Amino acid sequence: MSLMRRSAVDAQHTRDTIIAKAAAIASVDGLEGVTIGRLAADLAMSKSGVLGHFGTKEGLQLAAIDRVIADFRAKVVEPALTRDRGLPRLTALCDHWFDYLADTGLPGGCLLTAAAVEFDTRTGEVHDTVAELWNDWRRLLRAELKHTGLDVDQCLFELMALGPAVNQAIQLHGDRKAPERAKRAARTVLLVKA
Amino acid sequence: MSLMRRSAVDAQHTRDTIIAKAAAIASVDGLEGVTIGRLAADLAMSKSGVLGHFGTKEGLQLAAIDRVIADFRAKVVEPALTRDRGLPRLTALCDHWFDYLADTGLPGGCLLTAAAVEFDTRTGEVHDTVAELWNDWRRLLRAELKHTGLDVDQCLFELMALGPAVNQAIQLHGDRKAPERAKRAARTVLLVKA
DNA sequence: GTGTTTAGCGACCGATCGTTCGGACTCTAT
DNA sequence: ATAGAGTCCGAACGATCGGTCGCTAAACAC
Repeated sequence: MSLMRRSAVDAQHTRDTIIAKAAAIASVDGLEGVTIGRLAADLAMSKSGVLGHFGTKEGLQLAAIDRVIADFRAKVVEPALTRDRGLPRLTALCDHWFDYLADTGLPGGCLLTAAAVEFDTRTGEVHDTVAELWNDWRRLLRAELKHTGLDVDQCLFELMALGPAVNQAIQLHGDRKAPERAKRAARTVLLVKA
Repeated sequence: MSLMRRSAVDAQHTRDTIIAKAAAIASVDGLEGVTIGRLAADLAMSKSGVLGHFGTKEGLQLAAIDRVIADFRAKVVEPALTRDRGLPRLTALCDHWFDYLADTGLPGGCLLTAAAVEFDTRTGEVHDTVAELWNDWRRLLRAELKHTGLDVDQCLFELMALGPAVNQAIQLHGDRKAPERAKRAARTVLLVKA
């Protein structure tokens, strides 16, 4: 049974467009800087037309985050799952991570990295979603590190450090070589310390 | 000549109180989340009474940042300048940095680390001030690294990575051992790679 | 055809935003 | 005592915030 009448395709497309624009704005001005009025103006829509798809601003923020998380998984996590567990998968995860940070498709860099800082000490569903994403990422790296014989906690900390570092080096300092430096650092962590 | 009439001490004290509260709010909700109305309510003042000390909201933000930067310099940079140039000073700078991140005196963690992400892709005086602060910090580390014979750019990247990592580990993941891990990582970067 | 469902609009809501202004008040210098 | 400087308040400004409501128009089922 098709529950959607009036051009379900159009509505989904509109929703996708709103989410894409919201993510783009959020990458520059933060998730709290995403405003219904500004979004409506940019998309030549009415405020109610925008908000109708999400109910509340928080719903819109969550939709934008979910979209970016799916993109992150598709570009970073899934390609690496074809590699053997342990060091091969770890290096693949890190390499894809750093490449993603250098080309997120959003004008303000990585939204997930920014959201981690923006919502780290707040409460609510947005914080919970962001915290869960990063805990998942940590669990993923930790599980692979256990196959290496390395100091799991120490290596996990050092690998987790490289992502934010790449983001800051690119966004704040304009260092386009950051991904290469991070890849080299990751190899030092994973190999030299064995 | 004392330019201030009516209780210069009182006015300065009021200004200090406002800045302290603004920094505390900003550490949790971001510098853009600092609101004149909320500030006035928290301090039992009028909005105009608050804003009168700074002229504009941006002036207030800059005053809060300047305060925190001065605190950072006093707690992190200056104590390390007594150490010999090169490795001794570098390890001291990093150790004080990581300890500072674990105890900033603000409820939401390190405001400078958060501001770097919040304003990295924006324009204006706040961005400029934050970018300058971090460029100064990079220049400081770089100057010391030149005395070590290490790969300056690579080591600089790896050391710069550890600060944001400590902040995220503490604020988002509640890892109170993060400063110790960062100190260990810094020693690996500075010694093993020689 | 008729009826139902729904995307999106336009008008509006109370609250809050940053900012301005005039005045009340307090202190200091003369 | 008087004048000036400066702190702070209270009221108000236009703009914008997130959100609600009733409506129209279009697509569907029948």
